[in-house]
Amino acid sequence: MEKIFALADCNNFYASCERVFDPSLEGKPIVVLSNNDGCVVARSNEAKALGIKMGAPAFQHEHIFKKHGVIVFSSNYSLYGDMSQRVMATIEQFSPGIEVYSIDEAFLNLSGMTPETSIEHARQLRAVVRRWTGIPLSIGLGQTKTLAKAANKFAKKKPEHGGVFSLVARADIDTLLENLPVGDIWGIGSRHELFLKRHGITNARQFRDASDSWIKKHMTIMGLRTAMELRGVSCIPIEKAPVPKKGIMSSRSFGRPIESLEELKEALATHVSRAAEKLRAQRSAASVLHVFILTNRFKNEPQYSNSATAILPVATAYTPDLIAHAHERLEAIYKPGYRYKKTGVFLTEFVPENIIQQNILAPEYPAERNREIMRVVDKINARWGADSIRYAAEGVQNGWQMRRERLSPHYTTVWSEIPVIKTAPIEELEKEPAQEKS
DNA sequence: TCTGGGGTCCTAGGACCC
DNA sequence: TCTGGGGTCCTAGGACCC
Repeated sequence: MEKIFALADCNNFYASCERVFDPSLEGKPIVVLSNNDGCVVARSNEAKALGIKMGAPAFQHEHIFKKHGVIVFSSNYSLYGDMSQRVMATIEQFSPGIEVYSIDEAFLNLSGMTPETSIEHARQLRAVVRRWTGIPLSIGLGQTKTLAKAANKFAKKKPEHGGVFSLVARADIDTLLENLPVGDIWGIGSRHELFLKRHGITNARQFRDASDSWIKKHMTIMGLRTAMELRGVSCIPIEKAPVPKKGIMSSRSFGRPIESLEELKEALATHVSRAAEKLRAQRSAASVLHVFILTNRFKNEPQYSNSATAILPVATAYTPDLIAHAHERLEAIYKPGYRYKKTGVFLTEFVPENIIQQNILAPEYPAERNREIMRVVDKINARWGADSIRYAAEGVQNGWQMRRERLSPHYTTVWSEIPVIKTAPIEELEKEPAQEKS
């Protein structure tokens, strides 16, 4: 049976989410910024056309934003996360067994379809996602995941194909791959791109046709796998069930520099709490915890960064214990007199929550009781919203919170911010049709 | 004033064991 | 003169992805 993979990718996802709920943004340049309003992480096509680059620091581009009337948003992750779920649920309904690869991408398994029916399926899927969620998709098809990724690039580059492009069973595959820059191949990053160009390999066809031993020697078996996939040999399967994580990180830059140990402890406790919640969601307990702090490397001022590791006596997902260990480690590395930019925690060395090895040095550890408490806390927060209850160690003032000065409403996740459909007598509506949102 | 926040996998080399 | 060899585990660093 012929394998066919599809990659469905939301166009300019964050920018598109903002547009769904404010159609007046249609046709205008939009950018969405990273946490702390730092870098540009999403751009509408109009913003791309202005030459605004992915990852560009926002403060360096204020003049371009102003000059061209670019509409700027802080990232609204609860909105994007919710919209992502709607898109993925819609795709899953028509193509069961998808792999949700990122917040805005999914791999589909269309094996068994003919090249023609798979294209038709993709077209219909694209239309229904647009109709049900308002989000535009591009879909690429190929005999491997890497080829589906490449096809997706063509779907975006060649709008005349209506957002769907297939590399399956094509006579002109060589020419197409010649037109794909080597750095655009999934799995070839900037370092290998430079290396390959130095050796005269500039496009996907040349890379596909390079010798196995040469690729393996310089790019390990990962590079060879990518080349095989370009040749149509599927090496990377669809992962239907999410693979449990081996490490969980939570960290964030502060909205302003932080000097006091007290505030660092609050911020760190908040990260521990978030990480522990994710840990429990995948039914794991952690046996190792890393803590780190650092100053702002972009500033011309005294720099300090350090990290410390706690080996936990008993693997746990109990937030108060994890906070205590994290605080103890933080106190060991904290030095006064520095302006800190960021702190965070990394949990690792997981075991399943229900087979935790007891430690003879900590025989009284009330594992079952602690798990019960966490279950209740997680349930309350799931029912009544994140942070409905939290630990006092996380602080109340939170002066270190990130900046989000250009946040759009939580259109889909907060009752008071749901868009309102305005009604009025028909004569009034006819008087000023253009201004009102509906 | 202002530069994100997560993750994965592979390899080389050293420590250590018998 | 002759100075083993195979295996495992760990860590640091580098590459990649979104």
